[in-house]
Amino acid sequence: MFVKARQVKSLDKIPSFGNLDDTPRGRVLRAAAHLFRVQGYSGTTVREIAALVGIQSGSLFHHFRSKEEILFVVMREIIVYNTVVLRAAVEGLASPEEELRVVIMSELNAINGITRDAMTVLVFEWESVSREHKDELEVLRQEYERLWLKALMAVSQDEDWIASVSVRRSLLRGAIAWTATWYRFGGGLTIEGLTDLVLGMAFGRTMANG
Amino acid sequence: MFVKARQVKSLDKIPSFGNLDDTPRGRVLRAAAHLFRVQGYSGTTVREIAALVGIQSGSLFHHFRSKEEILFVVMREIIVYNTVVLRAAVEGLASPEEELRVVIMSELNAINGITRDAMTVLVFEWESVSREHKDELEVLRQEYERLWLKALMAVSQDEDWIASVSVRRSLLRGAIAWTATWYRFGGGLTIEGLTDLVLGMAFGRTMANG
Amino acid sequence: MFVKARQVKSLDKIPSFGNLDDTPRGRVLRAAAHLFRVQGYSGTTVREIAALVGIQSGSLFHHFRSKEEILFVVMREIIVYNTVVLRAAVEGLASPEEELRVVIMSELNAINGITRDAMTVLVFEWESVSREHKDELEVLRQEYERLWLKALMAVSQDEDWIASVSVRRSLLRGAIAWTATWYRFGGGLTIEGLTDLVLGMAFGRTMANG
Amino acid sequence: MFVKARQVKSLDKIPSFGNLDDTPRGRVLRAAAHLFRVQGYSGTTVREIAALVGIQSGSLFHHFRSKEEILFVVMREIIVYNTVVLRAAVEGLASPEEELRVVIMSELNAINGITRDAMTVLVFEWESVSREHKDELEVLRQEYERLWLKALMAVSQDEDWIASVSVRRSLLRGAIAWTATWYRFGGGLTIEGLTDLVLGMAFGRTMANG
DNA sequence: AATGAATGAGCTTTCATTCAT
DNA sequence: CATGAATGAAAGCTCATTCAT
Repeated sequence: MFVKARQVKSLDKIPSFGNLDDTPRGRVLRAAAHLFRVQGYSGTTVREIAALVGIQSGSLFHHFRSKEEILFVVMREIIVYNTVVLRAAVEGLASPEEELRVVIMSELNAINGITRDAMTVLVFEWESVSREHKDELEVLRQEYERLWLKALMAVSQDEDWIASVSVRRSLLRGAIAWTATWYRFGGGLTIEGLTDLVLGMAFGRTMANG
Repeated sequence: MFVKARQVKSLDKIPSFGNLDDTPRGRVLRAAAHLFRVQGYSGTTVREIAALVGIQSGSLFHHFRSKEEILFVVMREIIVYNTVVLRAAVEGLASPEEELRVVIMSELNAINGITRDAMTVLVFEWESVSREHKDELEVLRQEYERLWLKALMAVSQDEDWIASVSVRRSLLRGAIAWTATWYRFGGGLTIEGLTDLVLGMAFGRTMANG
Repeated sequence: MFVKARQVKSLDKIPSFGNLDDTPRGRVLRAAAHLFRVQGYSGTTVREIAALVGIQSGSLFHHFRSKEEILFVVMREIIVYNTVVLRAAVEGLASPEEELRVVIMSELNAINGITRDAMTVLVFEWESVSREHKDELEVLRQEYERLWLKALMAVSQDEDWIASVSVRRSLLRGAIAWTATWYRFGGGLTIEGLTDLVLGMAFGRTMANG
Repeated sequence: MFVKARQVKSLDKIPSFGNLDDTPRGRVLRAAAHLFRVQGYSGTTVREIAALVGIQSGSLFHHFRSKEEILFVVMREIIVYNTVVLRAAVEGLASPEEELRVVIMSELNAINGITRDAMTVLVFEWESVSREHKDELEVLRQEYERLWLKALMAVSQDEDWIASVSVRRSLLRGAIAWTATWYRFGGGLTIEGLTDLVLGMAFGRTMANG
């Protein structure tokens, strides 16, 4: 993240996400998501986004009110998309443990798979979004988070677990989000293997102080 | 992080870190670390740093060659400081498990305690530092990471553990680093309690596939 | 040269040169050439150039990457222009001496006539241009210099002359370039009269040592 | 000229000029003259001058009121020095032609010999000096110029010559000054050889227009 | 919708000069 | 005399945004 791109990429090689069609608007969102991930939001200029799309920077403003709005829409699309995907994935699963596994794997896929650009931006550029837009996004995120908490609650057996569920979620979010900075496909560790490790962590025994 | 400060803070309320004395240079580093954490590196102007120190922006450049050098020095100081602190903390500990607990707690304290500003900057602004400076910092980080890996290896019993040690470290780094975004003192969860949870995660049972 | 302009001139009074049309780009080049001659390159600010053109300083950078590039383009245009003009002027002349006269008069006109601004900048700000741009300009200058050397060679009769041709060219270049600092139209001395004197110098008798 | 020095030179290798003793003041003048020649007046910072002398930039202002005053004093010293040298050189010479030869050689030596730094600055940075200081220097220059005009007049035989003397002086000044940009010792052309060529130019036959 | 020239505020950095020590 | 930290104005340049065409 946050580093000037070495070479000009073609938009064709940047994966889509959400329900982005091949309109100028969709192309802008894809290009922006990619550059925001690689260079950071404030390290990316609207000219760079436009160049990657193949239009002039002035033309961006026919589709979006401001640079910040582009960031907002990228985030909104990815939240909505991920929520839909997650909801479908957890439907009709046999066991609570299976459900938690699926929730973890979904998030790992979201941040390392084809939605990588937008998802990384959502997680790492959260503070670059305006107060008003953040409020709007929060509402959407809650829906997604409810699916997580439901899964974590379902595997619970004792009170200690319940008391620590939201902290565990926060710790897992960090562990998963951070994979964006180091995980690479094809390096011997599969997403399934990673999922196993994170699932193990979720159940990590509570260490009594002595 | 990354949001424009609502009010100008006083430098007196910003904790020091490392071996920063009360020289102009030290004051600049403290102010910069704080603003870089709150607003991000590229979201912070040199004028804001200077204003917080109480000098003119031009005067910054008597102490540092560039804005990026300020970032670099903040990072270097905090790595060196944390390494010294961690090395001292793990010395002469009874058990391997105790050592791992101390390593985890040290990192949690580093990112949530008085070194919070600089440590958060180190972790979240890594990609804002220049290639050359990154190389120099990398060398220093390795020393710190060796202490982590040593602790993780020491609690090992089987081959599976050894094989997964570096991935576990990466996952734990994410979980711990991410606490910067949500953990607050005085909210019922102490650093000790947090340490227990993370230590539990470190030992998370490996989930067999089915 | 090199002195702060007392009053803001109108761009209308600054002569054009080369194939500069009345585009923003052409206007910037004319204004820059004028100010660079009068105040020197490093004594001229981009804000002054913009003010003379009647635009904001930021707008300059839509047309040129940097202040130095403006200098480079001014120089490139004037070299190309002068080479074309000189080549046309020497074509089909009766005698070698006539050719040399024309070459001298062309250079005197270049530095004192309507191309005065750009030509003076070319000669007196040569060291302000970057290494890379200098190399590029050098190639263009060689073409122009070949026309000079050809003319000097053509009037030659003995070996001594041939041996001293390049030094003579250098001395003449200085004599002619320096007229920029003292020659003024309408002061009794015409360009033709000046040409005669310089032509005489070109043929200056070689003084035997005693 | 006007180019950033590639390497830091030692002040010991920079020749002195005029009656500069080895005081801080004298060292500053020598260092400034050198840097002004190589990088231009406005391309040289007071810090660079101070660094070459081996003092802090603030200390310069104990010796000179301003950067511009340093330039002024360099120029004043070299004018005075050259005038003294020239007056001594032309004293008691046998023939008018010999006198002109000596005048030319003196100026060639001034601009290419040990006084090169200061002399080049005098000639090429004339417009960087303030109005007031320029007036003061003009008075001193007139004395020097009188020696030139006297020598040129002395070789005169007809009216045409007398009428063109001041223009010839201007042309010769340019030819001689410009040698600073191309002449190098040890390249086959001696100062004596150069003097002969310039002397020949001084006598250049007047070319009648056909 | 798209262009591309222009804006204008703000950016990092430079630099001659000052002054308490 | 010398220091070196500080000034403060101004430098070159960037960039999100506007708008006539």
